[in-house]
Amino acid sequence: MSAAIELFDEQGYEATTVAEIAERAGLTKRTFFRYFSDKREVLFSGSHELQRLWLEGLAAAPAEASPLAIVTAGLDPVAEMFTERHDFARIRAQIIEANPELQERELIKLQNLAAAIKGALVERDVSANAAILAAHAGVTVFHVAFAHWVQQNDPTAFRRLMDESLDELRSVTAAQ
Amino acid sequence: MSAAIELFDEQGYEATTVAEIAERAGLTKRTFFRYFSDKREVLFSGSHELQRLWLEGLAAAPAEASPLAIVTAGLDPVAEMFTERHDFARIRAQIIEANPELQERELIKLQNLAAAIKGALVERDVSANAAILAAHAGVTVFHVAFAHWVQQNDPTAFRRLMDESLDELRSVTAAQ
DNA sequence: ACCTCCATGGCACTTGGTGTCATCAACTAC
DNA sequence: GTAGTTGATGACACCAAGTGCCATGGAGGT
Repeated sequence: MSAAIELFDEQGYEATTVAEIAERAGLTKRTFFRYFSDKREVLFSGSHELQRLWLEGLAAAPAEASPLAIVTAGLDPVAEMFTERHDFARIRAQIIEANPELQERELIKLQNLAAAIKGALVERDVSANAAILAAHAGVTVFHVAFAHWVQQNDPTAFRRLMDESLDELRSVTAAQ
Repeated sequence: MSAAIELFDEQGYEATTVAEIAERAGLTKRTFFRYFSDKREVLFSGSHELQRLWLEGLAAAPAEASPLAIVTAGLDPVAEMFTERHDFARIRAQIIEANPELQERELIKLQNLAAAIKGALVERDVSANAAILAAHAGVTVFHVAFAHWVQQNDPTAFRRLMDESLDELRSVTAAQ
């Protein structure tokens, strides 16, 4: 994974072959594909951790919280984790921004995250429809805030940016 | 495109090679790639039309409408178009549902759609943040309703399903 | 000293995707 | 009507991602 990010940063994602990544890591291409199901996946091994943290935070929400409040309870541990990895996140975000196929992978990871959150809500007896929409709303808030966060210099701003996104979403969806 | 959908339906997406598609269409593989940038794209040529319709409906929204009302004004022409293509949409949805790489492509098309809607909102002097969130909310509502619509038998239900999603989103994001 | 397991290497193979050149038909100009 | 131009297609070689299969060798257990 380090070898891959170095090479992507040095010479671009497309211009880097899996054989090169494997060579820098002291392995063969065949072994690379035993650890990562494809070339894109090497940038997304952290998504499992993101999901774990979010679900953990979500589980700590009080029983009587609203669906969206349950979802956003996951944002605290997530913000904490990312705050320590601002530099890494920036480099990674730059690589992804330059490559549509990586953006596709990122989007499906967020979709999977939303699906997992939906599942957790349904477990807590939220209706399926409300669960899907609350989960998507939460993930969108995260995604939008994340995009802002990697474009500016304050690593600690993530939590605040998420709250701002959430407020904005609330005001946007408020019925007239 | 017809050749591709036939083959995907008959034997699955992965099991179908581009050479086979081209052969059934009476062309060569090289020519296929002159019309479609990759194998996935053959299922997404309609996304341009979707975006065009949505932006058209959006442009017809009254000047004083709220950001989300502007966005959802695009849903009318979209619902109309899809209502006439329920059978096609079902087959296509089945193929996509069975293949993660097609789901990725679908998600990025929706992301592009959201970006275009955001652009149209910004043109109408909506703030960038509100525009992004309203656009994503609208696209999520569409996506959720679409998934329900292809799973049931009433082609005319699409507009109603979108309204239901929108109401659900409103109630979910309403502050406590 | 032997056995078993498991990670890795090696290698051939398929397929998606691209660069490049040849061909051929439609159309234009004179 | 002949020559030139343009644009779509075919043909072909090539690269890189990804997979199946078997060989090998080291770690650990008996």
